[in-house]
Amino acid sequence: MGRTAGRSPEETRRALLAAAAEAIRVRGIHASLDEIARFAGVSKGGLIYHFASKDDLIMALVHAELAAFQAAVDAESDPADTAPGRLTRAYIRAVLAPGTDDEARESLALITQLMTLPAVADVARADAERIEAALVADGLPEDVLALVVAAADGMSSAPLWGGSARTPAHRRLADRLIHLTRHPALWESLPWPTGREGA
Amino acid sequence: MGRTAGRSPEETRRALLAAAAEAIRVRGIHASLDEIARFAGVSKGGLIYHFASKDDLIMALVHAELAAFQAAVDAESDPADTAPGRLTRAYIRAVLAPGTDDEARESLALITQLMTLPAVADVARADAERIEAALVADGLPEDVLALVVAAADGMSSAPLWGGSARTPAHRRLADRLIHLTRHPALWESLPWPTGREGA
DNA sequence: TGTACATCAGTGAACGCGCGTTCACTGATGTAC
DNA sequence: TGTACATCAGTGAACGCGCGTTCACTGATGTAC
Repeated sequence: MGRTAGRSPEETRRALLAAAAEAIRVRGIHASLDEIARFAGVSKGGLIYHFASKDDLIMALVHAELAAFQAAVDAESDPADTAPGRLTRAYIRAVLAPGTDDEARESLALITQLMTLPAVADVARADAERIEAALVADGLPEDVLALVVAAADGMSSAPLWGGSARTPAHRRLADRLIHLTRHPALWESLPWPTGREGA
Repeated sequence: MGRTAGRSPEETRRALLAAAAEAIRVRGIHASLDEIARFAGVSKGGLIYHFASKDDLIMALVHAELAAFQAAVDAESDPADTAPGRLTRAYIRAVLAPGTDDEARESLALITQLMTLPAVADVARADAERIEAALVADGLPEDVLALVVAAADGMSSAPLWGGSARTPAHRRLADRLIHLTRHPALWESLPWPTGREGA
Protein backbone atom coordinates (compact mmCIF):
# COMPACT_ATOMS: atom_id res chain seq x y z
CA MET A 1 0.00 0.00 0.00
CA GLY A 2 1.20 3.48 -0.74
CA ARG A 3 0.43 6.81 0.82
CA THR A 4 -2.46 6.72 3.25
CA ALA A 5 -5.07 9.29 2.37
CA GLY A 6 -6.19 11.70 5.08
CA ARG A 7 -2.83 12.52 6.60
CA SER A 8 0.03 14.58 5.26
CA PRO A 9 3.60 13.26 5.55
CA GLU A 10 4.33 16.01 8.04
CA GLU A 11 1.43 14.85 10.19
CA THR A 12 2.72 11.29 9.99
CA ARG A 13 6.12 12.50 11.12
CA ARG A 14 4.66 14.34 14.10
CA ALA A 15 2.54 11.29 14.96
CA LEU A 16 5.69 9.16 14.95
CA LEU A 17 7.48 11.54 17.32
CA ALA A 18 4.47 11.59 19.66
CA ALA A 19 4.22 7.80 19.51
CA ALA A 20 7.94 7.48 20.26
CA ALA A 21 7.60 9.80 23.27
CA GLU A 22 4.65 7.81 24.63
CA ALA A 23 6.21 4.40 23.97
CA ILE A 24 9.56 5.35 25.52
CA ARG A 25 7.80 6.88 28.53
CA VAL A 26 5.87 3.66 29.14
CA ARG A 27 8.17 0.89 27.87
CA GLY A 28 11.55 2.48 28.22
CA ILE A 29 14.28 3.40 25.80
CA HIS A 30 14.13 -0.09 24.28
CA ALA A 31 10.57 0.28 23.09
CA SER A 32 10.68 -1.37 19.67
CA LEU A 33 10.36 0.46 16.38
CA ASP A 34 7.52 -1.90 15.51
CA GLU A 35 5.61 -0.82 18.60
CA ILE A 36 6.23 2.88 17.97
CA ALA A 37 5.24 2.55 14.31
CA ARG A 38 2.02 0.68 15.04
CA PHE A 39 1.14 3.24 17.71
CA ALA A 40 1.46 5.95 15.04
CA GLY A 41 -0.56 3.90 12.55
CA VAL A 42 2.21 3.04 10.10
CA SER A 43 4.44 0.04 9.47
CA LYS A 44 7.99 -0.29 10.69
CA GLY A 45 9.16 0.42 7.15
CA GLY A 46 7.06 3.57 7.15
CA LEU A 47 8.78 4.78 10.28
CA ILE A 48 12.19 4.15 8.74
CA TYR A 49 11.15 6.19 5.72
CA HIS A 50 10.83 9.27 7.97
CA PHE A 51 13.68 8.50 10.37
CA ALA A 52 16.59 6.60 8.87
CA SER A 53 17.41 4.76 12.10
CA LYS A 54 16.31 4.47 15.70
CA ASP A 55 19.09 6.87 16.72
CA ASP A 56 17.79 9.34 14.18
CA LEU A 57 14.27 9.10 15.61
CA ILE A 58 15.49 9.51 19.18
CA MET A 59 17.71 12.49 18.46
CA ALA A 60 14.82 14.19 16.67
CA LEU A 61 12.67 13.56 19.74
CA VAL A 62 15.37 14.96 22.03
CA HIS A 63 15.67 18.16 20.03
CA ALA A 64 11.90 18.52 20.06
CA GLU A 65 11.81 18.11 23.85
CA LEU A 66 14.62 20.61 24.44
CA ALA A 67 12.88 23.09 22.16
CA ALA A 68 9.62 22.51 24.04
CA PHE A 69 11.27 23.33 27.38
CA GLN A 70 12.81 26.48 25.95
CA ALA A 71 9.37 27.42 24.60
CA ALA A 72 7.90 26.85 28.07
CA VAL A 73 10.44 29.21 29.61
CA ASP A 74 9.68 31.79 26.94
CA ALA A 75 5.96 31.39 27.56
CA GLU A 76 6.42 31.95 31.30
CA SER A 77 8.48 35.06 30.65
CA ASP A 78 6.62 38.25 31.46
CA PRO A 79 7.23 40.95 28.82
CA ALA A 80 6.41 43.65 31.38
CA ASP A 81 9.04 42.30 33.77
CA THR A 82 12.38 43.94 33.07
CA ALA A 83 13.93 43.71 36.52
CA PRO A 84 16.94 41.50 37.34
CA GLY A 85 15.86 37.89 37.80
CA ARG A 86 13.33 38.03 34.98
CA LEU A 87 14.68 34.85 33.33
CA THR A 88 15.11 33.12 36.68
CA ARG A 89 11.44 33.68 37.50
CA ALA A 90 10.41 32.27 34.13
CA TYR A 91 12.70 29.27 34.69
CA ILE A 92 11.21 28.54 38.11
CA ARG A 93 7.67 28.71 36.73
CA ALA A 94 8.60 26.50 33.77
CA VAL A 95 10.24 23.70 35.78
CA LEU A 96 7.30 23.72 38.19
CA ALA A 97 4.70 23.90 35.42
CA PRO A 98 3.44 20.31 35.82
CA GLY A 99 0.53 20.75 38.19
CA THR A 100 0.58 17.32 39.79
CA ASP A 101 3.19 14.82 40.87
CA ASP A 102 1.93 12.39 38.24
CA GLU A 103 2.30 14.92 35.45
CA ALA A 104 5.80 15.69 36.67
CA ARG A 105 6.59 11.97 36.85
CA GLU A 106 5.42 11.50 33.27
CA SER A 107 7.63 14.18 31.81
CA LEU A 108 10.58 13.10 33.98
CA ALA A 109 10.10 9.50 32.87
CA LEU A 110 10.66 10.37 29.23
CA ILE A 111 13.67 12.59 29.92
CA THR A 112 15.45 10.06 32.11
CA GLN A 113 14.90 7.31 29.57
CA LEU A 114 16.37 9.48 26.83
CA MET A 115 19.29 10.60 29.02
CA THR A 116 20.51 7.02 29.34
CA LEU A 117 21.94 7.31 25.83
CA PRO A 118 25.36 8.98 25.92
CA ALA A 119 24.69 10.96 22.74
CA VAL A 120 21.54 12.37 24.33
CA ALA A 121 23.32 13.16 27.58
CA ASP A 122 25.89 15.16 25.63
CA VAL A 123 23.24 17.24 23.88
CA ALA A 124 21.32 17.74 27.13
CA ARG A 125 24.46 18.81 28.94
CA ALA A 126 25.25 21.42 26.33
CA ASP A 127 21.70 22.73 26.62
CA ALA A 128 21.89 22.80 30.43
CA GLU A 129 25.13 24.78 30.27
CA ARG A 130 23.53 27.27 27.93
CA ILE A 131 20.61 27.76 30.35
CA GLU A 132 22.92 27.97 33.37
CA ALA A 133 25.00 30.65 31.68
CA ALA A 134 21.85 32.63 30.89
CA LEU A 135 20.70 32.36 34.52
CA VAL A 136 24.07 33.54 35.81
CA ALA A 137 23.76 36.56 33.51
CA ASP A 138 20.27 37.30 34.79
CA GLY A 139 21.41 39.81 37.40
CA LEU A 140 20.76 38.06 40.73
CA PRO A 141 23.49 37.65 43.37
CA GLU A 142 25.00 34.20 43.02
CA ASP A 143 23.88 33.09 46.48
CA VAL A 144 20.27 34.03 45.77
CA LEU A 145 20.44 32.33 42.39
CA ALA A 146 21.95 29.16 43.85
CA LEU A 147 19.19 28.97 46.45
CA VAL A 148 16.19 29.54 44.23
CA VAL A 149 17.41 27.35 41.35
CA ALA A 150 18.40 24.49 43.67
CA ALA A 151 15.06 24.62 45.46
CA ALA A 152 13.08 24.75 42.20
CA ASP A 153 15.14 21.91 40.72
CA GLY A 154 14.65 19.89 43.89
CA MET A 155 10.88 20.32 43.79
CA SER A 156 10.76 19.47 40.11
CA SER A 157 12.86 16.32 40.40
CA ALA A 158 11.38 14.94 43.64
CA PRO A 159 8.73 12.87 41.82
CA LEU A 160 11.57 11.12 40.03
CA TRP A 161 12.56 9.36 43.24
CA GLY A 162 8.95 8.79 44.16
CA GLY A 163 8.51 11.70 46.52
CA SER A 164 5.86 14.37 46.44
CA ALA A 165 6.57 18.04 45.75
CA ARG A 166 3.04 19.41 45.48
CA THR A 167 2.07 19.79 49.11
CA PRO A 168 0.76 23.17 50.29
CA ALA A 169 4.18 23.82 51.80
CA HIS A 170 5.77 23.27 48.37
CA ARG A 171 3.33 25.61 46.67
CA ARG A 172 4.08 28.28 49.28
CA LEU A 173 7.78 27.67 48.75
CA ALA A 174 7.48 28.23 45.00
CA ASP A 175 5.72 31.54 45.59
CA ARG A 176 8.35 32.58 48.09
CA LEU A 177 11.25 31.75 45.79
CA ILE A 178 9.81 34.02 43.11
CA HIS A 179 9.05 36.70 45.71
CA LEU A 180 12.65 36.56 46.90
CA THR A 181 14.03 37.16 43.39
CA ARG A 182 11.84 40.26 43.09
CA HIS A 183 12.89 42.11 46.24
CA PRO A 184 16.55 43.10 46.49
CA ALA A 185 15.96 44.31 50.03
CA LEU A 186 15.55 40.70 51.09
CA TRP A 187 18.86 39.62 49.60
CA GLU A 188 20.90 41.41 52.26
CA SER A 189 18.86 40.14 55.15
CA LEU A 190 18.75 36.42 54.49
CA PRO A 191 18.71 35.02 58.03
CA TRP A 192 21.87 33.04 57.95
CA PRO A 193 25.52 33.83 58.28
CA THR A 194 27.92 34.08 55.39
CA GLY A 195 30.57 32.06 57.24
CA ARG A 196 30.87 28.27 57.26
CA GLU A 197 29.76 27.94 60.86
CA GLY A 198 26.65 26.07 59.82
CA ALA A 199 28.52 22.93 58.76
CA MET B 1 36.85 -25.90 35.48
CA GLY B 2 35.36 -25.86 38.94
CA ARG B 3 35.82 -23.58 41.86
CA THR B 4 38.58 -21.06 41.39
CA ALA B 5 41.01 -21.16 44.29
CA GLY B 6 41.81 -17.86 46.02
CA ARG B 7 38.31 -16.41 46.26
CA SER B 8 35.37 -17.43 48.39
CA PRO B 9 31.90 -17.72 46.84
CA GLU B 10 30.83 -14.71 48.88
CA GLU B 11 33.69 -12.68 47.44
CA THR B 12 32.70 -13.78 43.94
CA ARG B 13 29.16 -12.63 44.64
CA ARG B 14 30.31 -9.22 45.84
CA ALA B 15 32.60 -8.92 42.81
CA LEU B 16 29.63 -9.66 40.55
CA LEU B 17 27.53 -6.93 42.20
CA ALA B 18 30.39 -4.45 41.90
CA ALA B 19 30.93 -5.41 38.26
CA ALA B 20 27.21 -5.03 37.56
CA ALA B 21 27.20 -1.56 39.13
CA GLU B 22 30.22 -0.47 37.09
CA ALA B 23 28.96 -1.99 33.82
CA ILE B 24 25.46 -0.52 34.18
CA ARG B 25 26.92 2.87 35.07
CA VAL B 26 29.05 2.88 31.95
CA ARG B 27 27.07 0.86 29.39
CA GLY B 28 23.54 1.31 30.64
CA ILE B 29 20.89 -1.05 31.93
CA HIS B 30 21.38 -3.28 28.92
CA ALA B 31 24.97 -4.10 29.77
CA SER B 32 25.18 -7.80 28.95
CA LEU B 33 25.57 -10.56 31.49
CA ASP B 34 28.62 -11.74 29.57
CA GLU B 35 30.25 -8.35 30.02
CA ILE B 36 29.40 -8.19 33.72
CA ALA B 37 30.61 -11.73 34.30
CA ARG B 38 33.94 -11.23 32.52
CA PHE B 39 34.46 -7.99 34.45
CA ALA B 40 34.08 -10.00 37.67
CA GLY B 41 36.38 -12.74 36.38
CA VAL B 42 33.81 -15.52 35.95
CA SER B 43 31.86 -16.97 33.05
CA LYS B 44 28.27 -16.11 32.23
CA GLY B 45 27.26 -19.47 33.65
CA GLY B 46 29.11 -18.64 36.84
CA LEU B 47 27.16 -15.42 37.20
CA ILE B 48 23.89 -17.30 36.73
CA TYR B 49 24.92 -19.70 39.47
CA HIS B 50 24.89 -16.80 41.95
CA PHE B 51 21.97 -14.83 40.47
CA ALA B 52 19.30 -16.93 38.79
CA SER B 53 18.44 -14.27 36.21
CA LYS B 54 19.37 -10.76 35.17
CA ASP B 55 16.36 -9.43 37.09
CA ASP B 56 17.60 -11.25 40.16
CA LEU B 57 21.05 -9.65 39.82
CA ILE B 58 19.60 -6.19 39.32
CA MET B 59 17.21 -6.37 42.25
CA ALA B 60 20.06 -7.52 44.48
CA LEU B 61 22.07 -4.52 43.28
CA VAL B 62 19.14 -2.18 43.97
CA HIS B 63 18.71 -3.41 47.51
CA ALA B 64 22.44 -3.02 48.09
CA GLU B 65 22.34 0.57 46.82
CA LEU B 66 19.32 1.51 48.95
CA ALA B 67 21.00 -0.02 51.99
CA ALA B 68 24.18 1.91 51.18
CA PHE B 69 22.27 5.23 51.09
CA GLN B 70 20.60 4.45 54.41
CA ALA B 71 24.02 3.59 55.83
CA ALA B 72 25.32 6.95 54.55
CA VAL B 73 22.51 8.78 56.34
CA ASP B 74 23.23 6.85 59.53
CA ALA B 75 26.93 7.63 59.20
CA GLU B 76 26.20 11.36 58.86
CA SER B 77 23.96 11.30 61.91
CA ASP B 78 25.54 12.96 64.92
CA PRO B 79 24.89 10.96 68.11
CA ALA B 80 25.33 14.11 70.19
CA ASP B 81 22.67 15.93 68.16
CA THR B 82 19.26 15.36 69.71
CA ALA B 83 17.53 18.55 68.58
CA PRO B 84 14.64 18.60 66.08
CA GLY B 85 15.97 18.29 62.54
CA ARG B 86 18.65 15.80 63.48
CA LEU B 87 17.64 13.37 60.72
CA THR B 88 17.15 16.19 58.22
CA ARG B 89 20.70 17.38 58.80
CA ALA B 90 22.04 13.87 58.28
CA TYR B 91 19.95 13.56 55.10
CA ILE B 92 21.29 16.83 53.69
CA ARG B 93 24.87 15.80 54.38
CA ALA B 94 24.29 12.35 52.87
CA VAL B 95 22.77 13.54 49.59
CA LEU B 96 25.54 16.12 49.23
CA ALA B 97 28.28 13.66 50.21
CA PRO B 98 29.78 13.34 46.70
CA GLY B 99 32.49 15.97 46.76
CA THR B 100 32.63 16.73 43.05
CA ASP B 101 30.14 17.02 40.21
CA ASP B 102 31.75 14.01 38.53
CA GLU B 103 31.37 11.84 41.62
CA ALA B 104 27.74 12.94 41.86
CA ARG B 105 27.24 12.20 38.18
CA GLU B 106 28.65 8.70 38.62
CA SER B 107 26.32 7.73 41.41
CA LEU B 108 23.34 9.36 39.68
CA ALA B 109 24.16 7.51 36.47
CA LEU B 110 23.75 4.12 38.12
CA ILE B 111 20.56 5.08 39.94
CA THR B 112 18.83 6.49 36.87
CA GLN B 113 19.75 3.44 34.82
CA LEU B 114 18.27 1.16 37.47
CA MET B 115 15.17 3.34 37.87
CA THR B 116 14.21 2.74 34.25
CA LEU B 117 12.95 -0.71 35.26
CA PRO B 118 9.41 -0.51 36.67
CA ALA B 119 10.13 -3.09 39.35
CA VAL B 120 13.06 -1.00 40.55
CA ALA B 121 11.05 2.21 40.46
CA ASP B 122 8.44 0.58 42.71
CA VAL B 123 11.02 -0.46 45.29
CA ALA B 124 12.71 2.95 45.13
CA ARG B 125 9.40 4.74 45.56
CA ALA B 126 8.56 2.72 48.67
CA ASP B 127 11.98 3.56 50.06
CA ALA B 128 11.57 7.26 49.23
CA GLU B 129 8.21 7.32 51.00
CA ARG B 130 9.74 5.74 54.07
CA ILE B 131 12.47 8.40 54.15
CA GLU B 132 9.98 11.20 53.52
CA ALA B 133 7.79 10.03 56.39
CA ALA B 134 10.81 9.95 58.68
CA LEU B 135 11.77 13.49 57.65
CA VAL B 136 8.25 14.76 58.29
CA ALA B 137 8.45 13.23 61.77
CA ASP B 138 11.81 14.91 62.40
CA GLY B 139 10.29 17.93 64.15
CA LEU B 140 10.92 20.81 61.73
CA PRO B 141 8.07 23.10 60.55
CA GLU B 142 6.86 21.86 57.20
CA ASP B 143 7.84 25.05 55.37
CA VAL B 144 11.41 24.86 56.67
CA LEU B 145 11.57 21.15 55.81
CA ALA B 146 10.22 21.73 52.30
CA LEU B 147 12.83 24.43 51.68
CA VAL B 148 15.89 22.63 52.92
CA VAL B 149 15.01 19.25 51.41
CA ALA B 150 14.12 20.77 48.03
CA ALA B 151 17.33 22.79 47.95
CA ALA B 152 19.47 19.81 48.95
CA ASP B 153 17.72 17.58 46.41
CA GLY B 154 18.17 20.22 43.73
CA MET B 155 21.89 20.52 44.41
CA SER B 156 22.30 16.76 44.44
CA SER B 157 20.45 16.17 41.18
CA ALA B 158 21.83 19.11 39.20
CA PRO B 159 24.73 17.07 37.76
CA LEU B 160 22.13 14.72 36.32
CA TRP B 161 21.11 17.39 33.82
CA GLY B 162 24.70 18.39 33.26
CA GLY B 163 24.78 21.39 35.55
CA SER B 164 27.20 22.14 38.32
CA ALA B 165 26.26 22.26 42.00
CA ARG B 166 29.67 22.55 43.59
CA THR B 167 30.40 26.23 43.18
CA PRO B 168 31.37 28.24 46.25
CA ALA B 169 27.81 29.59 46.32
CA HIS B 170 26.50 26.02 46.51
CA ARG B 171 28.85 25.09 49.32
CA ARG B 172 27.74 28.17 51.26
CA LEU B 173 24.13 27.23 50.57
CA ALA B 174 24.62 23.73 51.99
CA ASP B 175 26.09 25.18 55.17
CA ARG B 176 23.24 27.66 55.45
CA LEU B 177 20.56 25.02 55.02
CA ILE B 178 21.97 23.04 57.92
CA HIS B 179 22.38 26.23 59.96
CA LEU B 180 18.74 27.08 59.34
CA THR B 181 17.51 23.72 60.64
CA ARG B 182 19.49 24.29 63.84
CA HIS B 183 18.13 27.68 64.85
CA PRO B 184 14.37 27.86 65.51
CA ALA B 185 14.67 31.64 65.94
CA LEU B 186 15.30 31.88 62.18
CA TRP B 187 12.16 29.94 61.27
CA GLU B 188 9.87 32.81 62.27
CA SER B 189 11.83 35.47 60.49
CA LEU B 190 12.26 33.99 57.03
CA PRO B 191 12.19 37.13 54.89
CA TRP B 192 9.19 36.38 52.77
CA PRO B 193 5.47 36.60 53.26
CA THR B 194 3.23 33.66 54.01
CA GLY B 195 0.63 34.76 51.47
CA ARG B 196 0.64 33.91 47.77
CA GLU B 197 1.55 37.42 46.68
CA GLY B 198 4.86 36.24 45.30
CA ALA B 199 3.30 34.29 42.44
C1' DT C 1 45.51 -40.16 57.98
C1' DG C 2 43.59 -41.89 53.77
C1' DT C 3 39.52 -42.66 50.97
C1' DA C 4 34.93 -42.43 48.96
C1' DC C 5 31.35 -39.69 47.95
C1' DA C 6 28.19 -35.71 47.89
C1' DT C 7 27.93 -31.05 47.03
C1' DC C 8 29.62 -26.59 45.64
C1' DA C 9 31.10 -23.35 42.32
C1' DG C 10 31.70 -22.93 38.49
C1' DT C 11 32.61 -23.67 32.51
C1' DG C 12 31.31 -23.03 27.85
C1' DA C 13 28.54 -24.44 23.95
C1' DA C 14 24.00 -24.21 22.07
C1' DC C 15 19.41 -22.45 21.65
C1' DG C 16 15.79 -19.30 20.68
C1' DC C 17 13.79 -15.05 20.44
C1' DG C 18 13.36 -10.06 19.85
C1' DC C 19 14.57 -6.34 17.32
C1' DG C 20 17.01 -2.96 14.09
C1' DT C 21 17.89 -2.78 9.38
C1' DT C 22 17.53 -3.90 4.45
C1' DC C 23 15.09 -4.49 0.37
C1' DA C 24 11.92 -5.34 -3.36
C1' DC C 25 7.77 -3.76 -4.34
C1' DT C 26 3.36 -0.61 -4.65
C1' DG C 27 -0.50 2.64 -4.70
C1' DA C 28 -1.30 7.64 -4.25
C1' DT C 29 0.10 12.22 -5.46
C1' DG C 30 2.14 15.87 -8.26
C1' DT C 31 3.44 17.73 -12.69
C1' DA C 32 4.54 18.50 -17.65
C1' DC C 33 2.37 18.66 -21.93
C1' DT D 1 -9.16 18.22 -19.42
C1' DG D 2 -6.86 13.82 -20.04
C1' DT D 3 -2.70 11.22 -19.94
C1' DA D 4 1.99 9.63 -19.06
C1' DC D 5 5.44 9.50 -15.98
C1' DA D 6 8.37 10.55 -11.98
C1' DT D 7 8.42 10.78 -7.24
C1' DC D 8 6.56 10.30 -2.68
C1' DA D 9 5.07 7.70 1.18
C1' DG D 10 4.68 4.03 2.46
C1' DT D 11 4.20 -2.01 3.04
C1' DG D 12 5.74 -6.31 4.78
C1' DA D 13 8.84 -10.19 4.45
C1' DA D 14 13.47 -11.59 5.37
C1' DC D 15 17.93 -11.27 7.43
C1' DG D 16 21.34 -11.22 10.94
C1' DC D 17 23.02 -10.35 15.27
C1' DG D 18 23.12 -9.79 20.26
C1' DC D 19 21.81 -11.51 24.39
C1' DG D 20 19.31 -14.04 28.25
C1' DT D 21 18.69 -18.63 29.46
C1' DT D 22 19.39 -23.64 29.51
C1' DC D 23 22.10 -27.59 30.04
C1' DA D 24 25.52 -31.20 30.26
C1' DC D 25 29.56 -31.50 32.29
C1' DT D 26 33.75 -30.78 35.68
C1' DG D 27 37.34 -29.87 39.11
C1' DA D 28 37.70 -28.27 43.92
C1' DT D 29 36.03 -28.53 48.57
C1' DG D 30 33.86 -30.53 52.61
C1' DT D 31 32.63 -34.53 55.32
C1' DA D 32 31.69 -39.24 57.14
C1' DC D 33 34.05 -43.22 58.32
